[in-house]
Amino acid sequence: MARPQKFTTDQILDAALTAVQQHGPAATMADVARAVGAPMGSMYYRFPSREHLFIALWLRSIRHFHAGLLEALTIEDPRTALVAAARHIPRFCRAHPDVALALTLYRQTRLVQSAPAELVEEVRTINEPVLEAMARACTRRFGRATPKRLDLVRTACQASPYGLVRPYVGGPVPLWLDAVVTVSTEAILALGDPGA
Amino acid sequence: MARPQKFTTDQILDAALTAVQQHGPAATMADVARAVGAPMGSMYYRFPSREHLFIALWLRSIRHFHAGLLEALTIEDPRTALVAAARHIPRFCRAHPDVALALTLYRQTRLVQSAPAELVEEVRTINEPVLEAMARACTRRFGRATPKRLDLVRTACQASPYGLVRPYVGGPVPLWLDAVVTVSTEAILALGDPGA
DNA sequence: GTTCATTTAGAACCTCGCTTCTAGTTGGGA
DNA sequence: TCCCAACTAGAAGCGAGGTTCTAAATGAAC
Repeated sequence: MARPQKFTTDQILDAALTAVQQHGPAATMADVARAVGAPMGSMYYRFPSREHLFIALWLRSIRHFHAGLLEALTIEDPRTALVAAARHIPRFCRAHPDVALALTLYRQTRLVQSAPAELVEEVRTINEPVLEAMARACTRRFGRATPKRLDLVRTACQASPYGLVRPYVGGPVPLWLDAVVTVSTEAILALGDPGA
Repeated sequence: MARPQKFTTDQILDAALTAVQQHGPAATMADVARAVGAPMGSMYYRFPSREHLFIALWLRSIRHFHAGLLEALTIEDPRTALVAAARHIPRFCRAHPDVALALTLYRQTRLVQSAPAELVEEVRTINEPVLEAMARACTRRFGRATPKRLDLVRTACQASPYGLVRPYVGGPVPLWLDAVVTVSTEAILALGDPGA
């Protein structure tokens, strides 16, 4: 009945990725339209505003990024799992520099307050699968997941590795960084051991 | 001969700091003018453009931040010095959350390419004192400062600690983070030891 | 007291980019 | 073949914010 769409939503988001790579976080709707080869107005049939489009890109990038993180956390041995999760971060940024750059478009804490109403819920809960998987690994590793230990695990496996690759995000991520991430994560996790 | 200025340049930059705290990196010239209590036009007698003003704020914030870093690096014992430099980062962010937030306004690598001509030189060389101090500490610690080891020292004493506090920048920085920074920095530095 | 460069002061202007509007196109169903 | 909803297409509108303009005020030097 309806005319088929010339561009899929994913194609538009891919174009947004390109636009961000070329023009940084200030990429315009016109940049996205040019990258996908469609006119400005067409964008607004899929996304009610620029903000919707770029938040959608951010959410898709987060989910892409989380996939490997969640897979690493399914590893049985909790030490191996947590270090694998940490190492996934530089590897992902190396393999998908454009997606990694899109991750820096927003920060969840700010976005929860400023996002359009219909996206707030998704923004608010985007991290939950990973947090739950980390909590499970934390329990297996330390016997019990106190709030303090959970903070430590998140710091060891997310904040630290991400902080280490951040200077390189968007460009080539050196290989020696993986060893740095590993020893840092292990050292931080050791702080949670009962005897520490 | 001339009428004395009602607002010092530092007062304007302080106001810009406030504006960034309140409105984020998209703070406008009007926000700054309101914060200092001056009209829009007056801003342009000190700074030829918005970009000049905000880059000046960034540069001043970096220098403020570097002061403590350089002081830590004067410590004789290189191990102590490097860890002290690392620990300075969360402490600074805790003591000066607004300045820390201003540090996130730009990244040097991008800025070197996009800054107005008359600021490029200062942007390009802003890190040199710290880099030199780190190179000296690196030499004292490892006997010789190979490029690889220098990268490692920068990663251990800058990238890692900064990455660890980044999620908290702008708000309260938890005290337990200092211990995390310490063990992470020590673990990364250990990778540079001859036997490692 | 007069002079005058400098700064304040705020309104006007102008550019840029998001958004909306109107027209034209497409292609499946009746 | 005709219809019509969904989409493409690009131009026009509109607002926000950076920048500029003009006038007035200030206070040190003479």
